[in-house]
Amino acid sequence: MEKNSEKKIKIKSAILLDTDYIIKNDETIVRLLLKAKKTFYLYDKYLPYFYVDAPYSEAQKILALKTIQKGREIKPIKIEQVKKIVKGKEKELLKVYFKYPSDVPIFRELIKTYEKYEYDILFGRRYLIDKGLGPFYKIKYKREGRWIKEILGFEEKDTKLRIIALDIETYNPQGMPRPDKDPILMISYYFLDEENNIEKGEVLSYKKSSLPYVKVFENEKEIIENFVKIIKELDPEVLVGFNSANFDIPYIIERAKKHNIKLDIAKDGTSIRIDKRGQYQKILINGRVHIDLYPVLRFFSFIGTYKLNRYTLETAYQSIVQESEWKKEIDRLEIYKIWDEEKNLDKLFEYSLFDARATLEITKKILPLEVELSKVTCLPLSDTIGATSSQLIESLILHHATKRNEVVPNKPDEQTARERALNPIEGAFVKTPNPGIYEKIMVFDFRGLYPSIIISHNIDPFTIIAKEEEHKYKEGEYYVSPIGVKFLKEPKGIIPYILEKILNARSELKNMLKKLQPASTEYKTIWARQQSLKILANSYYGYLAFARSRYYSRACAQSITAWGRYFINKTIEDAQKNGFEVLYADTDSVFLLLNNKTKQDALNWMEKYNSSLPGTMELELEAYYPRGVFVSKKIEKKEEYTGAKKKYALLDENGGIKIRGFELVRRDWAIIAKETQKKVLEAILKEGSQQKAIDVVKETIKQIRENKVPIEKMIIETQLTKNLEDYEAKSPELVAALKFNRKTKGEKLTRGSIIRFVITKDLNAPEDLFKNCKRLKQAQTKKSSLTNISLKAETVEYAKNYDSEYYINHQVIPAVLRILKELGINADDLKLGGNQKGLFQFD
DNA sequence: GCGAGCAGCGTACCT
DNA sequence: ACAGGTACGCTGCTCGCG
Repeated sequence: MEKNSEKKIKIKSAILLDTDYIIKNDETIVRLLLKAKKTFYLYDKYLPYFYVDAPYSEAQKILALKTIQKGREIKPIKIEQVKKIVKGKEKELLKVYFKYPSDVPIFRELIKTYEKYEYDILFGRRYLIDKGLGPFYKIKYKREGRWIKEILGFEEKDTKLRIIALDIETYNPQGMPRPDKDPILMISYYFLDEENNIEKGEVLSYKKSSLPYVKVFENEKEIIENFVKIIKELDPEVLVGFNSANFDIPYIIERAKKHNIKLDIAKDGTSIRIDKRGQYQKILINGRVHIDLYPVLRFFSFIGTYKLNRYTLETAYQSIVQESEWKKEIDRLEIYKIWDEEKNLDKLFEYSLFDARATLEITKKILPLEVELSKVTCLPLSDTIGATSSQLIESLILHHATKRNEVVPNKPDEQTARERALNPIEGAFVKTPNPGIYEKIMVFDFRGLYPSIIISHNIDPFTIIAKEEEHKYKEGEYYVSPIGVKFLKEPKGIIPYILEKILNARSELKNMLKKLQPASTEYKTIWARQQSLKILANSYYGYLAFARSRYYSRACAQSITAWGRYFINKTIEDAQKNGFEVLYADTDSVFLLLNNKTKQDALNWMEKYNSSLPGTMELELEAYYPRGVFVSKKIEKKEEYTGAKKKYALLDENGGIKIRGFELVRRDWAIIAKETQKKVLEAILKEGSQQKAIDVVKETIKQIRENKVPIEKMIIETQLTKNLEDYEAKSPELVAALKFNRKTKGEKLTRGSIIRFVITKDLNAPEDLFKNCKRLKQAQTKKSSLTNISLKAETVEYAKNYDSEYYINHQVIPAVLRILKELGINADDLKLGGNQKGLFQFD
């Protein structure tokens, strides 16, 4: 920590990394973690408060309220009257101040008759918001004592963070390592300090190796002690691991406790804390940011930034770092044997270091996005990691609301949230396509349909004109949504206000990108920033319709989707009026068939049509596709067919195929079925050859029947979204998971696991397999068990064979028939010799 | 007693 | 714990038939 220097007043600039508070001499002091050349703390006195919607005459009464908690009297220290905007209207509120942040939630309970606001804003963030500060903002401070004096604006310079990636290996004779008994065998790390051009990795262990990067110590105690030493020396701002919040860090904590080692790797010498609230456990290390890549990747996958089929270090590394290289010669369950037998020890060291390096490589890719999200939302980096979309949005709104002198609405109570969730809002329109094979398809879409609807119509919970106030406004002063909700044109609501800022900033950034070299650091930073703005813009509609949102508004959400449906239908009609055949439409896109018209005709129509649209709304060309296929689906309860929505394949001008919805893009179908479906699509779209498609399928069926297809291609992947006891149905994945958990010595499958299983020939499910599944319907007749597919499911680890007939009749044939049916082919044509069909010709 | 049909569960996809 | 719209496999129940 910087020492006091009372005489000199220095001015420096620094970057704000995190914030919290301490209590010193009976005062609450905000503590800011900053990084200039070094990382250090600054302090500022600040008082916690919240608002009460009560007249000033009540101030004395409130001031006199008190309660005793742990022998301490909790009461306000002062009250001010302030003018704020509450739900769109100006109002006088009481601002009630306290000595300690922890007083706020306690005192809040004492006020029952009046509405209270902003009582649940974390104190560190409260400070940042009120000072108009965000992480990575430049702060000029005079070091008069240690107190902050002045805060400047946004720091545009790229901030280099020192990152350490960690991975541990543990002794595991029982399969799962037991932290109370099984020692850590090695701690691997990979460290990056871009500013000083350092990137290095080491393995700390206590068995000999000739490998240069293995540092050999006497025992486990020494490696943990040296691990602590290394962290202190390298002094990283970021500690990262894969599943480290649940495994590596808690394990190190346990083992350190055992050896009486002080794990003081925090910047201020405090110990590591584990926050168990929320879905994912969080690791808190004062002064450093811990990142567990696992939940981070889940989040990015959820919002669509990176799509992963599985969440393992290996798949993440391969798909995010885009390296196919992977050292995977170690079976995790065998680690203790390798350690004991000392045969392939070097391989184990190598494997462990590689894991640390892979973790670092993934971090290099995703950290810029987290950093930019943090800058953009003004949420400290440590809180941005693992934040949900709603938390990101809320942070941004809080900052802007405070600047606009608005008080933010409260979160709903449990009951309200439940009611909202039970009452969904009508969504988008999807047109049923006619199944078939088509040529010359033009696809247009609205970029950011919902954001542009929100901005163009000033949609906000507090621009809505209440029924009883309608007489106050003239026509032309408001927009009327298709469901009849009226939105004032002025003043601008906070939601459209922020959204417009986001979109403007993003288009500026995109212009900047055009002038930059894609390989440059600046490009990557700007790209990450525009990407984080995109993530935010796309989340606003969801936030308005989110049951636990502070700004939930049924009327707004319903109006947005109603306008969405209105505009897409208007587009369809206008295209038809202009002589185009509309094949398909989903939410914000339309698929036109050119037939006798040209591409230029379609572009001309688009331009003309765009001039009729309000505000920033604009239809854009997505792409032209020479050929495409749409398929049919069975109408419920009937032996009839209709076009299937959200399932199509389009051949682009470069020979690439864009596939949506087909089994091919789903992880819960066997690779053999997906592979064959892909070949069929290619034969039909690229070559126009029906015969080739049939031949491919027949050959595949033959191979499966002869057991020539490797079992790896029979794997079906799916996620367990519930605890195993909570399932109400006996699905294949449940059976496979239950069987696996009985047999394995390693990590059990639980909620959230992605399970990989095979349908085998063997019907060997123990009688009491389901004994813990209390919600399951137990009636299980002997007869049905003979045809029961689920009971034959086994995870990859224990599957010894596969049921050829199942894979032929339930996987390959349904997948390919989906497409071939459009050509008049049925299952028998594929299974039997069938009648020879000629080449499918296109004109 | 049996098989077809159907409802409900469950998952993953599309925008 | 940001939304709704959609397809579809599997289980197990119901019901009609004989």
